[in-house]
Amino acid sequence: MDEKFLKPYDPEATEGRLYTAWEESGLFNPDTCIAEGITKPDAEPFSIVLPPPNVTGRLHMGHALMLAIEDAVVRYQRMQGKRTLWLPGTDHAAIATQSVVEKKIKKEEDKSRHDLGRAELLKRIEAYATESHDTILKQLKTMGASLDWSREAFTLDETRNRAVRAVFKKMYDAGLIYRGNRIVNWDPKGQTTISDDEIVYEERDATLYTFRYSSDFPIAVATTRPETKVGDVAVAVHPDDARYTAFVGREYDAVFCDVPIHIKIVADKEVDPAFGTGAVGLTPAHSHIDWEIADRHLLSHEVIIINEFAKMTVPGRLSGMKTTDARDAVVAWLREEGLLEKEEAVKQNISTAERTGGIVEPLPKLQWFVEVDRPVPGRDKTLKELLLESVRSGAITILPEHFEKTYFHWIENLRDWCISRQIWYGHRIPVWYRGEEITVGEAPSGEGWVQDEDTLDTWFSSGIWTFSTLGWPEDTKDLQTYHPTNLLETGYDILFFWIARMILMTEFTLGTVPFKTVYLHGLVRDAQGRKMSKSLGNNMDPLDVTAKFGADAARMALIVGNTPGTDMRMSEDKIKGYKHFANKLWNIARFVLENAENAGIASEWKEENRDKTWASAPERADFPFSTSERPYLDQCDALITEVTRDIEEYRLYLAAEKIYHYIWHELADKILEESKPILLGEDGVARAARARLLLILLDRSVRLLHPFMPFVTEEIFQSLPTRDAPFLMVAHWPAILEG
RNA sequence: GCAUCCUUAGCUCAGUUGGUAGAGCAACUCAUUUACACUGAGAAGGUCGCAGGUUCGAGUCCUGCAGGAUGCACCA
Repeated sequence: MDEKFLKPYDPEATEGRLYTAWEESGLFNPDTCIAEGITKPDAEPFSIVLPPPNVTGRLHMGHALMLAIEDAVVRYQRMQGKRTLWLPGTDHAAIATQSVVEKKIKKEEDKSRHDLGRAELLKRIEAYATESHDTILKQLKTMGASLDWSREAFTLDETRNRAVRAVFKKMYDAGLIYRGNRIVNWDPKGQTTISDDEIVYEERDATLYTFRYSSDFPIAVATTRPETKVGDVAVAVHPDDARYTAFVGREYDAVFCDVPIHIKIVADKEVDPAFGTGAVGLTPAHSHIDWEIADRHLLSHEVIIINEFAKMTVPGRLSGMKTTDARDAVVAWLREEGLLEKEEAVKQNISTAERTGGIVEPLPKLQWFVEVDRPVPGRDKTLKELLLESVRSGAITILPEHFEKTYFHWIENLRDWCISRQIWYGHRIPVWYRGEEITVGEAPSGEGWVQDEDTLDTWFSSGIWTFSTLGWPEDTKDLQTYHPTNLLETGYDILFFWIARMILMTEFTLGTVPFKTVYLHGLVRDAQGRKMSKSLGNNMDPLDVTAKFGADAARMALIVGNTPGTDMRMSEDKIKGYKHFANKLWNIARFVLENAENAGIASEWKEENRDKTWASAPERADFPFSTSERPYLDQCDALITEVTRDIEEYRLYLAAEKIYHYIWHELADKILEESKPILLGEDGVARAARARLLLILLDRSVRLLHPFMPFVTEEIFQSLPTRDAPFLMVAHWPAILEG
């Protein structure tokens, strides 16, 4: 028996060494598996593309959970003999990365991006991204992720750049990308547009002011933003509101706080007669809903009164004021004029930008959009309909299932997607202008062309991730083999950001779904159920955890009892329990191997297996068992059947728990204990038979457990006489054996 | 406002199609040169949020209510 079993299992001394051995074998790459005769060339493919971590820092426990789940599935499928590809990569995460680096520069050098200039800022961001990328890779490897590094991708590398330009052109040519002057969410702090999904609502106290535009104006209106009223062009009332029907269609002029305004009374069913006075002052340029109502009544969008810096652009006393100051000034003026009729305290949800915390100002801007309600050429359906259909038809299954409802609900509220951003880090919009001329896709030759200054929303490149990583727009062998991917596994918090957009982009570009199954995991919370965050100081660093307890223990703790879509609580105690489990298994191996040697079984088995290949596992019929041993084999068979089905149906939390329970409380507590008298007995035949049984049960146990605890199982497998492959990682999954 | 989820042992959570309530942790009793103290054996602990309904039978299906969480929208 190997001397290593005489000491307790030491993950720290084992895990790094094994990962290097796996990596050097090249067997993370399915092509190598085929070349070495481990996988059949025509085996069924199985693929997962890693959700690319942002190069904004380091991985957290949520990433560790993602890796634990994906690696378990990938290792299982690989052991099933499939051509298994798990493709790694990282995400440039445009706005997130740029704002991290900008903050850093501001803090350390007190400089803004404009002080540095576009080229210098990009250089700084790239340096930061590289450093962050290296840290992330180290973390991925520490967790034991069996990723094929030969195919590593980055959302902003040359291959992905080309794919982004090609998709943009294809969508533009299809008439689904347009440039338009539309009201967008403008973040004055970050100086960029943001998408609807990047808005975070915060509840604040506000005052609802009721007033008239002038003393002879017939209707009072209510607002929490009096400063915007200098931009009003109309007052809308409900068509059935008897108080106001007489005024509908009339127009009035007034001078409001030094600004001349022209107001038309319109009737629109969107207006809630019960709110405020039942009459809404419409400010089309600075409110989404007003813009839409104005559209219906052919009112002007042109009255712009707030600029990109959230300052007033009107003449008179408000000129140049910040909106917040202007609010006070308008209220003061209303009081002076005796126009203010009522003030009441209300709770208000205010829109803030997720990244900068800036208060979002709706502004009309010339931006690029993806249109979701226009039929896709050749498909006879809109992007929105394709989004619904791909899930409704069952082509994509979302786990847990109830998230499908959430998904549908989101799509029903989906508006055109603003894809241009006024930041510098990211994919520059592939559009060139020369006077009235425009070129889309690739840079044109000739003088005088100027490229669009803006960059694309980072989710535009993330949306094509499943196929850009496989070499599209080239029709590569990888693309043919591994797309659509089998599984997309990620946190439920990016269902809309990412998953929906991948479906949209893939349906448009390839006319297929990007993946067949979506597995959504929950948040990893601390032991008290709080979110992990820097400010609370309750973050767990996966590197610290693995250093202390081993990656196997961390992975197992993340998987057992953690159902998809549900948040989980994590604590060091939980992880410690699975470190103990690794040691338990280690000692089972020690006991079994010791007795196999004593009974003279080990060498006999090695003889038997010398010429075995991947495809021929040790079979029950090969070895003599007494009838008293059959029930143990049947019990193990039942476990294999259940665990296999659980993994196939993505019930990893059950599979892992069942294996754990079997190994500790059946194999160790019962079977080993019951075997002691036989192994110490006089009957040599019985002793040998029992030693063989234990060896088979151990062999099967490490195979079953390998997807969840890859290191300790591999380390034991390397010392097993039943070893029939260079690594457990590429050994066969235990099958139910006849006989 | 619209939608979704949750409520099961002291704690954290399972419970796949309806068929005698489960695990881990904690706590309790006992054992102790044992493959393993990173241990073993044992016992204890639950009107499955509340009220109805369907059924031979409901933790599971339906309706209502209460409490908690989340997402989306709106906030003129």
